[in-house]
Amino acid sequence: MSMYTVAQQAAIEELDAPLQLIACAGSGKTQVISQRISRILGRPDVAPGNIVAFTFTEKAAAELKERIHRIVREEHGDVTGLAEMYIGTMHGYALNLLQTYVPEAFKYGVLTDVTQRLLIDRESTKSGLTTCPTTAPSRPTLWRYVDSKLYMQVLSILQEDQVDFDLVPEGVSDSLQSYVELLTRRKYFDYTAMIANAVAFLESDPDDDDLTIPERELLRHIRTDIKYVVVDEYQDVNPLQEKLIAGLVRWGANLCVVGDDDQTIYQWRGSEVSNILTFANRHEAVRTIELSDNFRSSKGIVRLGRTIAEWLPDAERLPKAMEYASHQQWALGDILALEFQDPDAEANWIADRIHALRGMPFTDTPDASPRGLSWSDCAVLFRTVKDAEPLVDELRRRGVPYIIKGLARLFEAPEIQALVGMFRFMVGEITEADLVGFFDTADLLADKNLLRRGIRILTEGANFDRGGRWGTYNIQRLYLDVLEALDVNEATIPGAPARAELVMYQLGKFSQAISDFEAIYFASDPARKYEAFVRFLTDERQAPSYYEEADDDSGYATPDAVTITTVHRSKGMQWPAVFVPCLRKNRFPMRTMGGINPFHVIPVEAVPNGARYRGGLSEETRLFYVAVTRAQKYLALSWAPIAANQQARRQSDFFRDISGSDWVVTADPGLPDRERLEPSPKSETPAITISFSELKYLLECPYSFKLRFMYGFNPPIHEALGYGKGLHDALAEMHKRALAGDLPSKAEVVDLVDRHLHTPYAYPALREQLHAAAVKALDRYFDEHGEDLTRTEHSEKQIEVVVAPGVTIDGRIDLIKRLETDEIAIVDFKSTEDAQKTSMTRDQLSVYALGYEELTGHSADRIQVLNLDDKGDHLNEAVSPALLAAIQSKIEIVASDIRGNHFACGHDHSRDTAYNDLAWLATGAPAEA
DNA sequence: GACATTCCCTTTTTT
DNA sequence: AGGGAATGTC
Repeated sequence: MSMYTVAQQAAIEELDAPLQLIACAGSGKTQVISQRISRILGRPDVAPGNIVAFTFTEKAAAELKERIHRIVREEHGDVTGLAEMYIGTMHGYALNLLQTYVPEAFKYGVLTDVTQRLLIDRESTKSGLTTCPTTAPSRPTLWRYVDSKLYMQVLSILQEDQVDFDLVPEGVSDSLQSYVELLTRRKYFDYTAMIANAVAFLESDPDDDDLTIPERELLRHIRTDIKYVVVDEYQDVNPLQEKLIAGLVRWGANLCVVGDDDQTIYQWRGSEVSNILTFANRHEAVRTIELSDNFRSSKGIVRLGRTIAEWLPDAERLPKAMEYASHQQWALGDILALEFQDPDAEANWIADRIHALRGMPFTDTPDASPRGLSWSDCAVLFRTVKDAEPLVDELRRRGVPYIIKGLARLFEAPEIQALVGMFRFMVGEITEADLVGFFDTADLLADKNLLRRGIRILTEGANFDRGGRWGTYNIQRLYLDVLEALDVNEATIPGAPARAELVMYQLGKFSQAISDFEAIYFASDPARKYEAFVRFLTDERQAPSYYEEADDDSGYATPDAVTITTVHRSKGMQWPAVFVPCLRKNRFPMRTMGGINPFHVIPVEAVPNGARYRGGLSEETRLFYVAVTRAQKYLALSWAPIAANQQARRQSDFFRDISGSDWVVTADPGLPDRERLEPSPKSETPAITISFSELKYLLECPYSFKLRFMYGFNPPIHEALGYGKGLHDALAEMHKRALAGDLPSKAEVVDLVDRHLHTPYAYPALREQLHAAAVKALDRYFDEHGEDLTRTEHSEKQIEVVVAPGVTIDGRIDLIKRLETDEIAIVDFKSTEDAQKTSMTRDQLSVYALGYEELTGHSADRIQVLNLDDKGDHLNEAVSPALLAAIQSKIEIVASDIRGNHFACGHDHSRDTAYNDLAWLATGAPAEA
């Protein structure tokens, strides 16, 4: 059992007062939160469903979940029902809440950054973009394409901050209103809308007579079920998110917030430090506990970090003093502040140092034996990763493995340029000879003569007068057809297997870019659609600035490679050795930017503390604090002038100030001459969550899983998309109402379909046809199973199966009902008319059975697949221990294959063309080992 | 020292 | 692109 400090123990035991944990870097807060939650679970009358824990990223959620599982398993010996506890992002929670209590919410699609931007530009007037006035001299209103990113920022400030709308120009409010109307009309949630809608419900008055039944039900749920709320990274909460939290605890649920005001680095997207600074004033009888012991870093690092934090004005931070509590020894020469002649010399030294650190003995925990440091123990943190070029060149030259995070330069790759060239050729922007040239450079083809076949397809595709519905001018379809004609797949790509794999990532990401574009532009006039697509691909502000360089870091395993990333992305992580180069003036601290900004649209006075969005010295100081405190032992801060750049010739003030510290040395004494061990990377396996749809591919053909979820290939959009989902959502509402005692009747079928069926890509005739088919299917369901509605036990039941340490499977069971035979059946619906959803397999259903058992502690009796079509086949099987054991071991194998990046597939893909759009690509699967 | 001209341009999560 | 910083000019 691990030992806790007095402060940690106090935090773990404080379950009743509003609790504020000030957790400095490396203070073991995840462990403390997990332990505290385990303790809450041990209380009488507390069920897992009473607890809600928020993190900022899915990754952090997966880690927290894993930690809690481990502790609960150790302490209570049983994790039954843990899936009922919400651990995840606020966005996920809000969406869940809406989907559970507002039936129509199911049909809403979620816009990502890219698709939101595409929508705003495509509907540039209706989105309010080009009607939005500005005070910038250069623009009376915002411009299409040029300012859409800025407009997105404006929209999020208007909706997520405490804006005084009396001070906002009318034209701006009108723009916001048209945008919101556009989203509703097109049935989309953007990231703001999810939370804003949930907040609107949470803030409603329970005594309001106008509330609908679901709204009442939602408030009742919050009031009676939510008893403990935990918010991690509280310093990064923005005003709207703070409202969500307030809404959850308004009836007295216990609130625990955990954060470090010194690590507020996302204020430019709305994080409001005052949330944490004034927490104690805003809640009654707050208990504040400072977790100031740093278990991560050596004394030198801790002291240096503290010095940096103390540069901040007192008024901007909570008083605290980080103390070193680690077993990590500091030695003179561990922390360096070095100046170099030029960036190449700097890069060269970093590469040397990384080499020299290899095999250096290092002890991860007090009781562990030393191991030799390896590549993955080193990280290079940049203020902007665009500065990494000299280092990347150097590492590549030396053959040092590295992964870069945060560099959007996928479109610079010659392979991608060749793909972009195909579409530029189609719209007549380049000639056939140009295209041939691009393909020559890209080296994608095993047989260059095949390019002619590809060009023929492109030429035919570019005939936009060939008739047919607009939907048939499908970009994704064309792309996959061309790859097939060119005979491009993993088996045929020239070069070593590692190169083929990387190229597959690029081809997959391009497929993702097509999906993003086509999600918004599917039904546009073909000629204009292809032109808009080319603009999307070639405009530096659009696709080229969104898609990151392809790499093989899937998130399922940690490769033994040097990490190159931004300080922002390094938050929450640690490495034995950290490098922070490029400490130049104007770069770190970053100079504030000129040009048009959100405050040319929204008056600064209208936004409380609006200045934070623009950033300043304090923000940069906090960022520097984060960078330094990532290091466990070795830290090298450095800079070099760039002669050619006027503004990059001087050192950063940060560098100058740090150089004077007693813990720092300004000349490299070299590493101590100690005996090196065999380098052995820390085998840290990230916690992963596999969704149910992903699992299907893993079980059937691991290589198709890799194609879809790792490389990123997407099948073409089908015009009937949304049919299966609409049916499913209508059924979900029926069952939920049945559970609430509000039995739906057959007379409501048309109404149900009207409300749930959303087929955004269907042409009018198809839409009618799908509508009729849905009505027929529901009618049939009423005829055949209407009686069963009263025997509904659960609808849309969230399940979660931990199949191996750190591997969780997530899913929702359509229906759990009690049969006439009094058995419990797990039911999944199926419709053969549904273009997207392929049949639910027996294996998948067995996983549901596992999940049901983990959730309730009881075994289900049957698994059923219920076909909604008249001539459909059904599946109806008994659940046996043998069935469960079989699936359990099957999943364990699959999970270990993911970890080992082993996605082979033996079956013959050349035969499944008829239903698998990616069949051709799958024929390139490496053979089973 | 005061003013004019030239140079340069970020960070990113959320189903 | 507009504004801050560096450099140029008197």
